[in-house]
Amino acid sequence: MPDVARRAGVSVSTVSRTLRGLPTVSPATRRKVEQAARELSFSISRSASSLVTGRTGRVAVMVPTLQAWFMGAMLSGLSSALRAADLDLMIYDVPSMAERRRFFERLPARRNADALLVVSFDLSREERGRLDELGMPVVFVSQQTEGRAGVCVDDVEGARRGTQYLVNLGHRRIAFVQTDSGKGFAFSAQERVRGYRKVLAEAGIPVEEDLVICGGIGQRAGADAVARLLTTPQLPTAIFAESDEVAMGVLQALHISRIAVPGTVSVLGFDDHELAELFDLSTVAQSPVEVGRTAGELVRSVLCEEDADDTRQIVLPTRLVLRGSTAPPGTPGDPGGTPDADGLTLAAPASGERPPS
Amino acid sequence: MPDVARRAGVSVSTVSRTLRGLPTVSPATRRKVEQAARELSFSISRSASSLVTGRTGRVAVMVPTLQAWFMGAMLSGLSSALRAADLDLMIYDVPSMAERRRFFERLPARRNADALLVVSFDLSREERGRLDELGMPVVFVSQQTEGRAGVCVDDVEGARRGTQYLVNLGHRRIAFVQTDSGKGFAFSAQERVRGYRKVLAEAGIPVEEDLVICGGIGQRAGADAVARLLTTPQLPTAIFAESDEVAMGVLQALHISRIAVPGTVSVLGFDDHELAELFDLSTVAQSPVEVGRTAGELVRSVLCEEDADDTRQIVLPTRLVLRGSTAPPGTPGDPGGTPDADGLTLAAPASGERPPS
DNA sequence: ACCTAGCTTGCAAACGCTGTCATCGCGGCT
DNA sequence: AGCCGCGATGACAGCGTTTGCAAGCTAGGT
Repeated sequence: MPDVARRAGVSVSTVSRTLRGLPTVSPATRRKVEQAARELSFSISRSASSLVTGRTGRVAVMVPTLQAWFMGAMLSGLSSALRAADLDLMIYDVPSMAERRRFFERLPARRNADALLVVSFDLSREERGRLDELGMPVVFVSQQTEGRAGVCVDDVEGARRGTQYLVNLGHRRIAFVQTDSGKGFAFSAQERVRGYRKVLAEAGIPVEEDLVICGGIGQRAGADAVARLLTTPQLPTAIFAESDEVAMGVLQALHISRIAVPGTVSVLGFDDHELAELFDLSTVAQSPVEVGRTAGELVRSVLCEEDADDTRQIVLPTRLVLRGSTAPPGTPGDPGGTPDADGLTLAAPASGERPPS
Repeated sequence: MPDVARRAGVSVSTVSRTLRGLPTVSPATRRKVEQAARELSFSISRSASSLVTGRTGRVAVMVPTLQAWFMGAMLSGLSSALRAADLDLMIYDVPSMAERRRFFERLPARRNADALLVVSFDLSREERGRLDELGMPVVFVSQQTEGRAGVCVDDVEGARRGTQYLVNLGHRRIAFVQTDSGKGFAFSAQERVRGYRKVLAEAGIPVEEDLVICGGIGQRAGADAVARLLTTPQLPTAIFAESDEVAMGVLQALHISRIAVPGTVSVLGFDDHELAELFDLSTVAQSPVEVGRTAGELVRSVLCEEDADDTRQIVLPTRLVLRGSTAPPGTPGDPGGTPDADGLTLAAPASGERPPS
């Protein structure tokens, strides 16, 4: 910065003011400084400025994994919102319990970011306590926490609608398949079962616990669940999978056993994964990109607007996407006219359906 | 830090030394300081220390998208390697050309990270020049650049082996399907066509340019390509897709037209996407997690070992994964015994096949 | 001609840490 | 006893910014 000042023939203060866009710089000076900065391709040291301002210009996000469709899309939306606010994005990937302990013990984000986003963790009381001691704004994503700022999808309502849809189609024996996400992760799965149970209760359908299946991860959970269902006296007429990934596993397993979808069993997913269309899978759609974008904007408002409400909870809606994997129970053959009862009818893509990213 | 010093009854220098684990601190003092730090739950300001040491403890990575299977897995491996080296990860998502210009103009990573990883960009001469001016180590991922440190997968060799495999099965008319990744992205696609062309040349098979198809993005590219192929006088007997995602689009389109896979057309993918197994798709496997991990270690060595070779190029191998979507041309029905010729036979998952993450 | 207000600019003191140098005490050597 | 060396500690000068304060300049009013 002294170099730029020398080259522009002004003081460092003026350079600083110019570069930060303060209004107290004359147009002529501004031009000189900007040109000098460009010629030296100067870029400011955030370390130095944060030392004095106390703000780092960085936002940290803690995620349980990076290898998931949801995370990629969410981070994409988040990064775009943060970029607009001129904030950098730092990622703390905390894939295991050991890493997690380490994270909460050392709190590495402590003075290295202006805010922390916590995504899809089901935190213990102690962990939440540590975050409070952190002394920086924390925003929760994909998990609702009383009185804390957060953004999430309305999982309960989504699961409700999905279940209600199946009930309205005439289904009475509806299985719900969850992944065994393990201790402390994927909070939203629990919300989704809740929505499922609510609708059944309202409709006066007793919840058969044999039909609420939990186990395995990803597609495997779906396949395993079908295996389990096939060992019970009576197959359900519909399977609601916690996520599209699980639903794909379900479809795969049903296909292997030559069980017609939706002829014998309807399958409903949750997410609207980019491949759901390929599987012609009906699903409850959410938009993780939107979740990320919203979280980014919430962070910005918490950081920049002093009067911001630090405990705002934003709940994003879901919408039901109807495809070919669901039908009233006992529907024979394929309503579409193609004699394909193997549950993997692949429809031509309906264009223009994706949310803008 | 002065607070800690006061509480421990020592000077700030001693606190600094203790906290950095320097050996010139007596055990007694060390204990006192550590306890004081714990009681105040003190954590050091990297801004301040980087200001004097010149090192930020951060690595920046520039990616063209976050919504891709490859990126998620690569970043996962990268973050794990960086965590081991006690380096933080910063992400610059540069999804559009406008963002890209902005990135190269401002070089925001400039003094805010110790090194920059550039992933899957096909840079212009000017852009490369800007990176040189950057004055920090740059490591290229998924793109080979003469004389620059980099990690990538052996795309040419992978495509070679894949093509050779198809040739060895007896195929002579082999289509290659690429995505229209646009200017400046996804360098590896070009390498893959190169491998394909090489093998055909060596085998004395003339490359029919009608069979090298480029257009669309993701699965769409695959679907569009099939549509195009179906309008030519003679269908190829095999389709080699640039990526599994494209291959899934290909499978979908073939399925719609009721063209048997591998009966009429064999389909080979590239990547070993987590869903490839579900589609029973033969594919040339790469391990993006490994790519990321290796890149992370390369960065660490460049940063920490003074004698490190800054221009090391690491090329990771691929391996062919055989599943049910490929067979010799004209293979009737389904060799597995199930009368399923629709190209979407879903095999039971072969367990224990994934590379460790 | 003088005063004042308002706009620009420069000076210098932080910010929290690291690293160099000096200091101190202590044991072993001559 | 005196000297040397070494391990442990403290004092202090930066590192590159921001920011409050003071100073300079210009223009407009009296």
